[in-house]
Amino acid sequence: MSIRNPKQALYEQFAIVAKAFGHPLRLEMIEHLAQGARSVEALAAKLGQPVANISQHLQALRRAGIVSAERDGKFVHYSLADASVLSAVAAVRGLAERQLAEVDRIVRGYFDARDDMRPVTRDELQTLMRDGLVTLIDVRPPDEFALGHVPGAINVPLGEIKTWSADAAPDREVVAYCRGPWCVMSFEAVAALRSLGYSARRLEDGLPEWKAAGLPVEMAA
Amino acid sequence: MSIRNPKQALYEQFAIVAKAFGHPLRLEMIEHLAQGARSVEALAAKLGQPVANISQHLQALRRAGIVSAERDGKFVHYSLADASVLSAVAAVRGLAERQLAEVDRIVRGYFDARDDMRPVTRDELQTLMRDGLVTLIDVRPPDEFALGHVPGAINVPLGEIKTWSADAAPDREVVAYCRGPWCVMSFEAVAALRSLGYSARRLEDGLPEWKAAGLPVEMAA
DNA sequence: CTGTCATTCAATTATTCTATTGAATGACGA
DNA sequence: TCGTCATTCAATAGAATAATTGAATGACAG
Repeated sequence: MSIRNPKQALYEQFAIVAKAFGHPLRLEMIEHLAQGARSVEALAAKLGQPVANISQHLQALRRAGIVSAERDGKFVHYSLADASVLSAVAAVRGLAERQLAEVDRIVRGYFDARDDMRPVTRDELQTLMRDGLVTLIDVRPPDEFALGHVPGAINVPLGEIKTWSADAAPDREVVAYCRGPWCVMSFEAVAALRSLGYSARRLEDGLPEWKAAGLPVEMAA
Repeated sequence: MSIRNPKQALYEQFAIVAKAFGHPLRLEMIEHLAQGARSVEALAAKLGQPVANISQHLQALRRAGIVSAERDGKFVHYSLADASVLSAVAAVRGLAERQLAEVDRIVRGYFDARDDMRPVTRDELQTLMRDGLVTLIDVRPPDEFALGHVPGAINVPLGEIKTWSADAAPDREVVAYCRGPWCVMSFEAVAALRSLGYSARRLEDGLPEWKAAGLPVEMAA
C-alpha cells in the first residue's frame, strides 16, 4: 500500500503507536516502567519472561515513541517517553471498563470478592493521612518503593503482610496501594488483612497515578 | 496462553481495545464516525473500500467497544460508542506527534507548505465570529455538514471553493475547518484560497473536537 | 587483549491479522 | 411469497506478529 496522501501517512504512524499498546505483555511492561526506569534484565525478571522477548517488545515500544532508552555502562535503562503514555493507557482502560462486558465479568468474578468496599480516593487518603487516622502501606517490592512512594507510606511487601500485621495496631484502619488501578497485590493485601481481622481498604489506583496528579513523592526508605 | 491471573485477563481485554485502534483504516473510519452515525455502505463509499472489508473492520471495532451498532430497517448504523474514543485517539495522536520523527517529517513536508500561519484556536474563532470579522467555511461534503456544523458556518465543499470565492468579499478573512486536526480538506481549502489572493487560515481542529469541547452545534442547512 | 555480562540481532516456527471472493442472512416492498 | 438490497459470514491466500533459540555486539574489569 503506497502512501497516497499525507493523511494516510499520518494515520499509519498513529496506528504504529496504537498497535504498540495492543499486546498484554507490553501493557504490563508499561505498568512496571511507570514505577521508574528499568533495565531489560530487571523487567524480564519482574515479568518472568525471557530477556530476548522483553528486549524485542521494548524495541517495539521504542519505535512507537512510548519508551525511551538510555545507556549506562553495560545496562540500558528504559523508561516511559512521555507523561501522556499513562493518559493514553487510561483512556483505553476506561473505554474497556465501560464498554466490554468481559471486563465487568473479570472484575466482578475476582476483584469484587476481595474488595467489597469502595476504594479510597486520593483526596480521601490525603484527608485521612493529615488527620492521622490510617496507616498507609505500599505493598510493592522494596526496590520499587525505594524509587518513590507516597509520603508517610510504610513498605510492606505482600509476603510480609502477616508478620507486619502482628505488630500493627489492631484497631487502626489500613490503606494499601501498589502499581496501578488493577495491580493485584493491593487486592491481595486487603484480602489478607481482612481475613486477619483488620479493617483495610485499597487506594483507588497506584503510585504512577499519584505522581501524575502532581502530588508529592518521597524517595529512599 | 491460559489465563493465570485476573490482571493478565484484564490486560488482554485492554489489548483488544488498543489493537483495534492499531490500523490506519480503522483510525480513518473513526474520524468519519466522529462526524455522525454511518451505514456500512456509506462508510465504504467515503473511504473507497469494499463493503465487506469495512464490515469486518467495523466488527473488530465493535468487539473492542469502540463503536456501537443500531439496526434501522435494512441498514445498520454505526457510531462511536463513547465520548472517550476521541480522547483515546487524541492521546495516541499527541504521543505520535511529540515522539515520532516520521510524523514531524510528514507534517513539515506537506502541511507546513500549505499552512505557514498558525491555525486559529477555538477561542479565537469564537471572538472573531462574535465581532463579525471572519467568514467561516465548512469544507466537508454537504451530508456531513447537514448532520451538524459550527453555528454561522457556510458549507463550501472543496470542489466549490473557486466558484464560491468569486462571490465572496475579497478583503474578508476566511477560516476553514473540516473533520479533524489532520483532515486534509481544510489544508487544501486554505491553500486554494491563498492562491486566489484571499486571506485564509485553518481552525486548529474539526467539528468533533468542537462538539467534544461542549460548544454549540447547528443542525440542518 | 581477553573474558564476562547485558543487550540485541537473526532465523525459525506457530499464530494471528488482512484483503478478497462469493455465498448466506435478514428486512423490506411488491 | 418472491425479489431486492444492506450487511454479515465463511473460506482462502498472503502478510505481519510472537515466542524461542543461539549467535553477535558493545562495554567493562582484569
